[in-house]
Amino acid sequence: MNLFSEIRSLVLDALAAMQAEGTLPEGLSFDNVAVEPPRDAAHGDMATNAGMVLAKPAKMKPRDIAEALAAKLAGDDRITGAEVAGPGFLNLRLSATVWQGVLAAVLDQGTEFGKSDMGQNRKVNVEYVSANPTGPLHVGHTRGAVFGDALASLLDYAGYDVTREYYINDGGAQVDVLARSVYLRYLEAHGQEVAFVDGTYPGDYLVPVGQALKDKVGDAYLNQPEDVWLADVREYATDAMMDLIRADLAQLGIKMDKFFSEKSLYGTGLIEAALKSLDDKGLIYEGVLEPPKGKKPEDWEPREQTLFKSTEHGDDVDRPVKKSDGGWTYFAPDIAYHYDKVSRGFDELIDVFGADHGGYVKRMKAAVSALSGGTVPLDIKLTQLVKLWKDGEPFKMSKRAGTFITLRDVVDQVGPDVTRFVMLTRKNDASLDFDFDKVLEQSRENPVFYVQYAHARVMSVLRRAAEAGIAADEATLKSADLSKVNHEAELVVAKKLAEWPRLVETAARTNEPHRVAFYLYELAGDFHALWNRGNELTELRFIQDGDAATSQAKMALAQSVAVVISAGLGILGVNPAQEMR
RNA sequence: GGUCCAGUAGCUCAGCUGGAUAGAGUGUCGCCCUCCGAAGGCGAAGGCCAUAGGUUCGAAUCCUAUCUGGACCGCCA
Repeated sequence: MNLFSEIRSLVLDALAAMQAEGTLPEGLSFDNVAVEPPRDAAHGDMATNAGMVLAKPAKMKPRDIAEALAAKLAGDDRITGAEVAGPGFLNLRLSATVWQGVLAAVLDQGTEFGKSDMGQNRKVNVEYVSANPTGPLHVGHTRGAVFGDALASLLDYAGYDVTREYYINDGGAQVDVLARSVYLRYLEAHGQEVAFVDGTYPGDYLVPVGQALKDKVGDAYLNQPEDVWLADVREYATDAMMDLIRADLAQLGIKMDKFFSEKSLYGTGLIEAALKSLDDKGLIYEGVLEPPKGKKPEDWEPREQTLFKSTEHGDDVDRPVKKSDGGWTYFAPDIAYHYDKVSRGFDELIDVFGADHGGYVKRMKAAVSALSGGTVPLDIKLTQLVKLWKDGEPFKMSKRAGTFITLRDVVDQVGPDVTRFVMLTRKNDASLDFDFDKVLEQSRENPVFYVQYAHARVMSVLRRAAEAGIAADEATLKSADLSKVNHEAELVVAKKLAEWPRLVETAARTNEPHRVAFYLYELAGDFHALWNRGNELTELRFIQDGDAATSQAKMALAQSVAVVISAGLGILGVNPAQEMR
């Protein structure tokens, strides 16, 4: 149930009726007619811009249209006030019954309240994390992981058919580096002294992998040339790394629907097929690229390569798909991978990348545009850097990995719920400060705490009611007499709840899950404010001694808040707190 | 040289497919808080929305240019 679209259709009906009467000319488009909450609550509950939007095409004055519309709407018993204001806004006031109806809907639908069908079950693929299988996930990956996962949940909630996917970069030279590094650990496990030169991964996390390799193959690879063991160790090591990464993701409660291996694109004709598809469109040619302007690489020299004419699809320069030695560039399997996604019938694609892949956006969009003939939109969301702070200073060292802070370093310290919520308290394209001390602070400054505290307070009220002998179970609250929830301070909260379905649609349309986090903070703020007013105005307290009916009505409001917080936290992947400790 | 992102209150940041007097937290100042629901509450001050043009009935939001900061820029993934 979305109250805003309900009122909007009420407005549209009225406009149509005005046309039928001749008050408005025929042939107007109502597409731009919006019904929104005004910024200033003094302006009423909802405002429509119909007068201003229609003034020009109707050749009428905005305020005249608004006046006529007001007269039409006044007949509806949900509308208690309709006044023209400003340049031609029509401000509407809704009856308390409407807001009480919102509470009833929340209690009736539970966390389904706010679900939308805007997705129309369209198939959308969200690719995220996709970290190289060469080590544990670090903080940067963590942000992408949380963002992508929340986005996927959000789209699911908004009615899309979502697939969560991870692209394993197991085809490139970095996997050879991994294999050699593991081989060194293998030698180490056999008691040999080894040196980690440049171009190998020195992290401790490979020690157990080397040991396990020894347990598996014994001394079979000792004193053997690389071509004997490399292929096998590659396979063994990437499997081990993916186990590690899966475990890291599991710590955050993230479960992928599909892991797609880059390696599976080689030798199977998939890359060739993808490029042929582009070639058939005349988008592949042999050529030489201009050198990059500005700072020129020292060793730059012109080379003939196989190029993709990405400029035809919005890119700035054409991109090489084959190296001068004839091997594929990294871009080639990426094209093939997205070709595969398009072939699997997705209606929309979303890639979540780290900010360092920003230079990749245009060519990837160009590729998908070319491959799908412009029918499949690709949205690429970049997550900016995370800066870690501890004791007021930048926090950079990791004991575990040696060089970077891992996902585990973070989750072990603050837990998965805090990690996830905090990572979503900034929009994805702004960098984020993660302060280990602040995220655990119990104050209004800390949104995680503040939202959790609101939920815990509701739970606490329900528990105390039960102790006081007032039934507060779900069925009782559902049948409570909601007309007793009529104080302005209480209706403010109900109005906030009414915005939830609309917020879900906005957040889903823009692919911005952080909006959910901010909304929950606002909702929690409104709830806490109501709670605090109970200090002075005892009639606003949720439990009214000796008056079960009123208590139950007020608790129904509290319960509604808890339900929407649960739904929102569910999208963010955070568990609501039953009590604070 | 180019591409992308950011620039909003002292600080950290929101700002809903363009809407009315631009919001929140924090900080500052004032008041309240021995108890009845205070891991606080109420109120005030604080803004040329980086700058200059443009589009529009209307711009923080869209377009153009400029400035500042960050990321990236053929064989690495």
